[in-house]
Amino acid sequence: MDKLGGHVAKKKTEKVKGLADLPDVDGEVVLRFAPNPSGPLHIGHARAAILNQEYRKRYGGKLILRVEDTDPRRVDPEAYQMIPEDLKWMQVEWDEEIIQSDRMEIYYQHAEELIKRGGAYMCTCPGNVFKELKDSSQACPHRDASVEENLALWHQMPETAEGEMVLRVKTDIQHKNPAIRDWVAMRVVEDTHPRVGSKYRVYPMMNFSVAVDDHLCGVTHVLRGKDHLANSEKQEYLYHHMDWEVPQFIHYGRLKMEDILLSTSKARQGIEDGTYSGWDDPRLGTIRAIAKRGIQAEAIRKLMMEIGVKIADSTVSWKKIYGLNRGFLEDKANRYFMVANPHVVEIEGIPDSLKGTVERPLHPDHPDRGMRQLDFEDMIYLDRNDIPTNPEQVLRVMDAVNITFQDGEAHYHSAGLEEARKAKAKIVQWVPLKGVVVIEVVMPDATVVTGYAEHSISSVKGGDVVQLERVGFARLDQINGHIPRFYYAHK
RNA sequence: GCUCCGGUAGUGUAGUCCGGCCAAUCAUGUCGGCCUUUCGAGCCGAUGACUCGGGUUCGAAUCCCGGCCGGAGCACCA
Repeated sequence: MDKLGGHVAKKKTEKVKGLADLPDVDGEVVLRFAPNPSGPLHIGHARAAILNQEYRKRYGGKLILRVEDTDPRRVDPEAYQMIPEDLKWMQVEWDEEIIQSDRMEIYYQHAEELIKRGGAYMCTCPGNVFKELKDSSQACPHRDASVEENLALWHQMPETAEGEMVLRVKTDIQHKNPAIRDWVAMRVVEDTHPRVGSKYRVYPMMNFSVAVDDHLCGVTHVLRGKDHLANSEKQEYLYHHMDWEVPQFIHYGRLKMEDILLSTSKARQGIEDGTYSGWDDPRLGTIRAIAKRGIQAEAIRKLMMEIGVKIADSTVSWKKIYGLNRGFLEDKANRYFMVANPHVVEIEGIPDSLKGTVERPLHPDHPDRGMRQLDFEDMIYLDRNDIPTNPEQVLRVMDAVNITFQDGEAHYHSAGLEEARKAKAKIVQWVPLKGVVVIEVVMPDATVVTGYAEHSISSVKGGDVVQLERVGFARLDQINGHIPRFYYAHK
């Protein structure tokens, strides 16, 4: 320890390296991840989900998964399954799960309580009329209605048509930000809800249900995007009306991804019109698309930890993700030979002693994983792009022989690695004719490359990521008939 | 237009609250070298930033004012 002692430098607040601490932690923290079930999760959701879980891990407490389906028009019934699947892939665990459409009675009770407290009023102004009043800081005539009048209208509301009346939370009609003034808490939606059918007509607005649930669930810290900045402020009025303690709101900036589609609605449209093959099309930014491409959950987690929670926007590049991912894949992925542009080559003059079985390790750093065998004979497949045009240029066929090309004819040059080194030979992978396996590799732009791979690639299991030597990392997705289909990750 | 917020190397971050230890951290990218029977990994090195202008101060990335640039919100969506 510090033998010199006496060094009592006054330190600023001790900081943990990496993710910043949560403000005002008093014992256990309660967090929630609250997606709208309009589709599967995408990389933007990953940030909220992972950060919430990391904080839960750091402080103890719990993480609640809350499905926010209070707009019947924005619910994709399949999302109720897709969301948990995506979370599981990310290794995000939650302690409780609630679905807002199960809690309609709770929202009704609190709405009524809010009316009784004089914190909200029933408003029958047409939307545009109210907007005009609001924009000029004028209260609408309904704002001063008595609790009894409001209650009467509230009870009548379920029988009214969409748009006839709403419940508004009183904020400050003079608030300098017009967006904050007297926001809507409840409205009528006539559409059938994919989950609860036509049982209800009156639905809470997000700001209302979120605040009620956050309070009821004892949420202490709310992590949300900065697009919710005004919503946080709106919700604070509700907390005050109800005499509830306001949780800590933490806002993070926008996450931009280079050349990838993050919008769920645009992705859905593209799927419907056939532009994309599905939610896991490699061009999409969904979790399932990323997973399919062999990006590891750990890489996404590390990325989100690095980005953290600051409110400034950040741009994530694929290079960044690939760099992180390579770190996890390097150790995991076994090596195989594949040529993308197969070209049969007959090598003249190979001494018989050099023909036969060639062995290469499945992983150069893990000899314990065993060896793959390749039959080396006169004829092999090389990638067309590797074949030199210059007759002086020596090519080393990995772990086999050195060759040269003259007028498209391959000739034996020498055997050893030393000669190859001396000749500054390019060392390339190859595939034996015997037992060749045709594979498909789906590229990030969704184009499909058909290539030939060595026969031992057929022992790779679905879901495993391999490294196609000199080509890059790829994940075996499934075996389509007899053709294994891989998804290319990156170099 | 109105309201609010932000701006540290190519990118992502630390530092900003509580000014000096910051000629500014780490990662990734890029470039170069070594090594390696992969264009992967590893090792070594290089590169490169406090948005601008004023002010306060002995001293400013850090505090104040203004400009510029960027973003979010302005719904009976979440």
